[in-house]
Amino acid sequence: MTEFSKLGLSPTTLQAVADTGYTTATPIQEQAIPVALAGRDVLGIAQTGTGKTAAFTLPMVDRLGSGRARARMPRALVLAPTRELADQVAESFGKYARGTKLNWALLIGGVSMGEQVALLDKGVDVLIATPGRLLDLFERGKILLTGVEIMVVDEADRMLDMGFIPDIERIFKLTPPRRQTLFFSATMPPEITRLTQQFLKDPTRIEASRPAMTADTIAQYLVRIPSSDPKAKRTALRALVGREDVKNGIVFCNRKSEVDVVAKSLKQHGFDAAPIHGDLDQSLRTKTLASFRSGELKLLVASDVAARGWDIPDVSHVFNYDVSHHADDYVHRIGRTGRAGKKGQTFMIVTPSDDKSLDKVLKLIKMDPEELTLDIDWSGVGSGGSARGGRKTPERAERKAPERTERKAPEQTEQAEKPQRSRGGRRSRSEPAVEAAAAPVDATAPEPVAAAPAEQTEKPRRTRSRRGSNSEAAPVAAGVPAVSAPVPASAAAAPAAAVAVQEPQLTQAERRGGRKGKSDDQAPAKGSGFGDDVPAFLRRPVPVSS
DNA sequence: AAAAAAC
Repeated sequence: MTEFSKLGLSPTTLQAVADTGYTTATPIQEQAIPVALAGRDVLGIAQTGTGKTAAFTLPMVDRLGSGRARARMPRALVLAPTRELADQVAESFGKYARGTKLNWALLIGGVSMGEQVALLDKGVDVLIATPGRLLDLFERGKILLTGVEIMVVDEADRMLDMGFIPDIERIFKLTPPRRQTLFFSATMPPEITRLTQQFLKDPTRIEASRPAMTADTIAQYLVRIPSSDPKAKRTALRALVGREDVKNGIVFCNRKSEVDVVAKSLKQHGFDAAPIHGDLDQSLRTKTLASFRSGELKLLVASDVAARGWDIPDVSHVFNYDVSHHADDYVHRIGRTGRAGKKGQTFMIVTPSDDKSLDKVLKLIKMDPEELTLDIDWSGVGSGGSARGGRKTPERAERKAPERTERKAPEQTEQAEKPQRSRGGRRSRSEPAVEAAAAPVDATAPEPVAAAPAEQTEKPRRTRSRRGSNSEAAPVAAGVPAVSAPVPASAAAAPAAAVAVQEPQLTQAERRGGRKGKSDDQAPAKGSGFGDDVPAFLRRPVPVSS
């Protein structure tokens, strides 16, 4: 346990840390901050939840000191793979740069360029960006990167997955070679190693496993259903969500189209749910995420845009509507819960056609999640290979609730179906699964769910042919800490406490009001070109350097 | 099998 005060940070920065209420540094902060303060390069092998963001933000704030950026000449650059992650870094930066004259800008796609350009013209010390928008602005002559003193690459392996490596390489080459580089990746596939060898100078390598990924904090359950029919899956999902005492949960789907359909279906059945994925308008994405974070929205139905990195400290449930095709995505998905010392429940709906993906997941997590049985009458549903699923786990067959033979009239079932409350009490592994919902759910009933996309604004798909393939992604087992993987001694010593230090949370009012310290939802929206839909992070006032 | 990221 190391206090922040022992890491060499300046009094101003320490005060900002103290204001967030935290005193103890996480293992990665403890190791990275002194190295970064000394001006040396850092190669951090770490995931979200380890305190990574503060590990690079604090020394960056400290080293940049007071702001003196010239127009279009940023002094520091932070690159993140998704817009929400970039926004999260910006929030963190806003907290820690409090009390300095540093200013910053968030450069992401999906929002108007005008305000970003105006900020750049005034002179910005720190750019926090997604690669696409940054290069776009660069090509328009709005940014010069020759003054960059510190460059941060966050979630590099995810950038690889997303085909950003050529962009990252290009950005590296646009910055001066004497810059300091802080580079973070959860895994180290060969392509990432090559990149670090090319662009980092004698880096100090720091590793920190995900501290909270243990069976103690994340309970995993598996629900087998006999059909792969989407209607049957939605029925199972509703029964599952209904039986749990869900404070707030994320429902993961593999496809964006499925996200829309599932969200709409849940809404129609009385659940408080909203979709989020990359084809939705950015202002809606921002609004939806903010409302989920604040606790207004209960169920977030998401693509894997939400699987990694987002720091939502208090997610009680994760539902995998689809089994991830890539096992490491599963680990990231369930990692959205069980954070900051809280407990999380995770469920995975498995159909007969998911065998292959499930095998990969089970192999990676090195455990057998307990199987739950939903009280659903599947008779009349196409078997879809149920026999295969049954044969696979014969010893569990007797735990299934007896099949109901009586069937309700379809319309009656649909009307009557409402979210069921949990009966409380977690089953132990040795106990048979209890009957789930009070009322049986008829899987064969027609469902009033239109297959049409939800009413949200859909953006046309972008096509980017110049992107590389994903084929070079790391083998899943390479560096992704499995749930059961041993945790280094330093992390194991204080798992929950260490996590809590990471990225202290702003209250909703603070987030909205930024440094003004009070809510100003309406005021700054005027004349911004966003109507009333100004994303929260655009409302945050940017401190102007003297 | 997908998702994500610029106009």
